[in-house]
Amino acid sequence: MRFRDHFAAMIEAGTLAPGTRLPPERALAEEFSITRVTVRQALIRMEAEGLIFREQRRGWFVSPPRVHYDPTANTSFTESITEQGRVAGTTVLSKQQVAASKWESTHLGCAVGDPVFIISRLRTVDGRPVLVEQIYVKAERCPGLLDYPLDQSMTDLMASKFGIIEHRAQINMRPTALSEVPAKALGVAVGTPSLYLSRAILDQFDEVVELDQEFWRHDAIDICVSAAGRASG
Amino acid sequence: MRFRDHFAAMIEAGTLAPGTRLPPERALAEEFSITRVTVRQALIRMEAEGLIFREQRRGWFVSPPRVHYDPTANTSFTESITEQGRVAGTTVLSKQQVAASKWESTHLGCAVGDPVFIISRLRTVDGRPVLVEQIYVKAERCPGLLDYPLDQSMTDLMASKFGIIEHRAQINMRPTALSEVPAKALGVAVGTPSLYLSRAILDQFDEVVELDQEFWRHDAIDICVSAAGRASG
DNA sequence: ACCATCCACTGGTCTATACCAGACGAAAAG
DNA sequence: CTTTTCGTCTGGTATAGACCAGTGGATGGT
Repeated sequence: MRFRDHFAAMIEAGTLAPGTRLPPERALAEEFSITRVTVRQALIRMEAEGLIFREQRRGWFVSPPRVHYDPTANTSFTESITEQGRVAGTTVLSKQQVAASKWESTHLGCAVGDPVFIISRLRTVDGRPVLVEQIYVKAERCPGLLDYPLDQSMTDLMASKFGIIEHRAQINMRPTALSEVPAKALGVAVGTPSLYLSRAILDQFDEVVELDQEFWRHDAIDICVSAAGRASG
Repeated sequence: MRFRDHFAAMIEAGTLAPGTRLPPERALAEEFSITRVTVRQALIRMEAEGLIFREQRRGWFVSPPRVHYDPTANTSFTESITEQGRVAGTTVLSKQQVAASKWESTHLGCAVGDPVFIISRLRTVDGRPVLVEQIYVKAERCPGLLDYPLDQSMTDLMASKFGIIEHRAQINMRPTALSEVPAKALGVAVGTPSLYLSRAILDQFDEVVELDQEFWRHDAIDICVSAAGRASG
């Protein structure tokens, strides 16, 4: 598809600056003498490649550079983004107390029905939403947690107010596609590719003290982790 | 889209076993009284979600479970897959010596034009290709490397034959889409979502001794890493 | 000056159809 | 029995058009 190649070349060559808005699909179709369906296939492919992104019914834009993120590091999201010369933002979408379902009880290591806090937050970089996260903690361990300011580092809060210190974390990641709820929060189309990242934080007794689920825009993240020596590979 | 929901429910409920072939797109279109274009959108969406996958012009199939993979761990690909009760396979696609380009020289820490070995391998799980990898090493450090059997653990080989021991690794990951070459090797359509994983292996002098680039099927992998305690998050 | 309303424009979904290209199996040739 | 040929079935790409549903700016009322 020459259309895709044309645009991909322009973007990679830096002719089009990040954030630039592309012409409407109908205009592109006419300009290149192809169907809108075809334009769409090409755009979606470039989206999958991370070159461009869309905002719901607003248009297509050239993607900004990915942010580096080390899920194993000792820096918070905000710190990490700031170090990269960009502006981080956090919004609390919801906070609630629920009775643990089967899923929550097994992942948090508590009984079904136990009180659990669920905090949902949206995080932005340079004003653009890049991930939604859902934080699960056992309510008993953090009384009154929801009354503290929740748009800051959860780990700092847990440590200073409840004496909960992270000892180890088990991190899982996999590419997936966004379902309705996180898609709406990120302001993208349902089914958009994304990266699912979960982090189970354990204390020194190997008890789960916090469970994070993060849904990242697939084009926003570049995960960097450092590993100590291996014996074989 | 009720079509997508119908199938997604069937697959998640386990009604359709992994590896099961779906009816042809045309048959599905007729059965659900929708267009083939629409069927295709739904199928591609389910593919993005990791529920199903396709083989070039052969049909659509229900995805097998993801394999767990720890890029920071002390186990090789084969060991790790075997532990999960599945069968790993490795095929050498190509091996060659080239003069380092700009890209290779900067990533390997050598001069442009220096001799570099490039080994390309395909790795399978239960017979299904899950990743293609490209291994770059400085030729001077591993004389005759290409004459050794290359379908086994590279790190073992490097250690036993050339005394090269991994001290640290820098790993990067990001979701992307497959370009023509790796797509062909994996037997999937160009533009299919994938996970790009690169691993720079450093020795005790922080010199790069090996550079791996892995292109994973996005629906085949579940990355698991373990992190030692953090101070904030 | 502010706010509510409206409407044009955007992408999102869908119908209907056509032809191309590779995979694969059956039939024909050696 | 093996090899080659060939046709059928698969997905892959494309055209042409229609309507729906939020966004956001212009418009007009207060």
